[in-house]
Amino acid sequence: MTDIIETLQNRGFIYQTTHDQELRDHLRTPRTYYVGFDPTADSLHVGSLVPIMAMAHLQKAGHKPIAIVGGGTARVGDPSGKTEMRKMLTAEQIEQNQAGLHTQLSRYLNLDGQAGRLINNDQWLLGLGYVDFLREVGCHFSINRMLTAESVKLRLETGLSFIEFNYMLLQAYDFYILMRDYQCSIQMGGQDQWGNIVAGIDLCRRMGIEEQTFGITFPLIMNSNGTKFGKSVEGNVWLSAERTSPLDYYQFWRNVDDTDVKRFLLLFTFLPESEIAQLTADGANINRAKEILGFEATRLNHGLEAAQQAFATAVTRFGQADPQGEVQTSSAIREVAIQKVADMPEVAVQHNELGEIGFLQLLVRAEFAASNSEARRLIQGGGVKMGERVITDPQARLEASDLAVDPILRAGKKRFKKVVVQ
RNA sequence: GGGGAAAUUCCAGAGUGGCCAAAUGGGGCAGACUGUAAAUCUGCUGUCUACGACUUCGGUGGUUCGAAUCCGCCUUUCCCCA
Repeated sequence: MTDIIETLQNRGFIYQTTHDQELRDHLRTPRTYYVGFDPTADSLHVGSLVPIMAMAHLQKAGHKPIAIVGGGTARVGDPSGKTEMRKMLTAEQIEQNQAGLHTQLSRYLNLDGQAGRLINNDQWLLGLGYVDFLREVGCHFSINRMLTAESVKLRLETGLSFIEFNYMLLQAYDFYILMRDYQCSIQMGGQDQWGNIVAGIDLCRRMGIEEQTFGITFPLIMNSNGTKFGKSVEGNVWLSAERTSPLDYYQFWRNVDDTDVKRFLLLFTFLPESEIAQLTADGANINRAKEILGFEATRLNHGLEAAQQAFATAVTRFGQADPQGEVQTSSAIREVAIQKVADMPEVAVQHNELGEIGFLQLLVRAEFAASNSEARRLIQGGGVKMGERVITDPQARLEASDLAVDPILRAGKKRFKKVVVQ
């Protein structure tokens, strides 16, 4: 078995680990590991992709993933990495969200119950009696130590409620149960989870688990210009196609900073390290590398067909970085037949609206502007085009002649929709 | 339990009776330059049937010709003392 830690490290997944050498030895035989996901929304976003991809790598290497969807802990709310208390969710909301998360995780991981599984920590957290919990678990925690944890210290500035303060105990308890009942010996999470993970390892030992347990944290992914990762024109980039269309998803990856391409290819695709090194060796193929990043990331999340369509659509709009296919890659992007699959987002108008409907209204309908005022500003700023014609007059209406040649409505350079008459 | 302070437009944060749709910064959007990149420069950034009108400054009720600004009550948050 190859050293999977080595692979993860080379690809940029590892921020910290406990017991580095022992962990490597530990992973020479098949093990079970887990990551917790908060069901605070019905979809994950690209920020969660780091743990998901890490889990997928480990599963490929023969280990067994457990995804904990924190039904129990979501009712409490993890204070780590947040500056404010999170709003509480109702049981129904959490349940709905869990279903969504399961579908999305299943695209990257085999969670059939054998090779891997999804577990809700409701089953052991909700039945806990307060007094019993305090006696069994609470007595192993030192307030003095908890107060020194980075995640807690940060919150002492702004305030921390008791319920949030307890989050660490619950997560540690999760780890203990998973180790005890599922032989899950490794917990992974974002770097802000370090304190919680270490607390879990400690608890396992104090509760009498003989075997060593381990922790791995992932780095917080930032864009290289220091801004938050995972934002686009439309806001958060989600994994669900309803919230972020495959085309927008592709565009998000296609538009990352030059300096982020290599790092993101390593983290968010399964292309071999050597190939990624070649692709990004000099700046010459940077745009092809971005196309491949977009294509591969979209393929993983939305499937091959959606990736082909997204790529083809983008190409018909913006052109192609490597039309001759000169750049070597193992990606299936090589086989995309552009003409056939292009898939244009559309905005519909009725027959009788031609010559009637103003561009202000059309822009709002296409969701390029949230209000008439915003649409007006967009036009006044010179950002609206119908075909090749720049719209300058906010009063202008959509005429039948506009649709004859090039029926594409554009807002800025990157947003476009085809106007179709119904 | 007692005392003090604060709540402003996406965020941070000015404004303390009319000149306030509300400074400044960040973010966002658009334009120029480019490579669907970055950096830089410029404009915009409450809503509308738009050179005018309307609604915003935690909630509510007052004072006033006129309030984000003054007063009462309520809610929330923070700080100090116990």
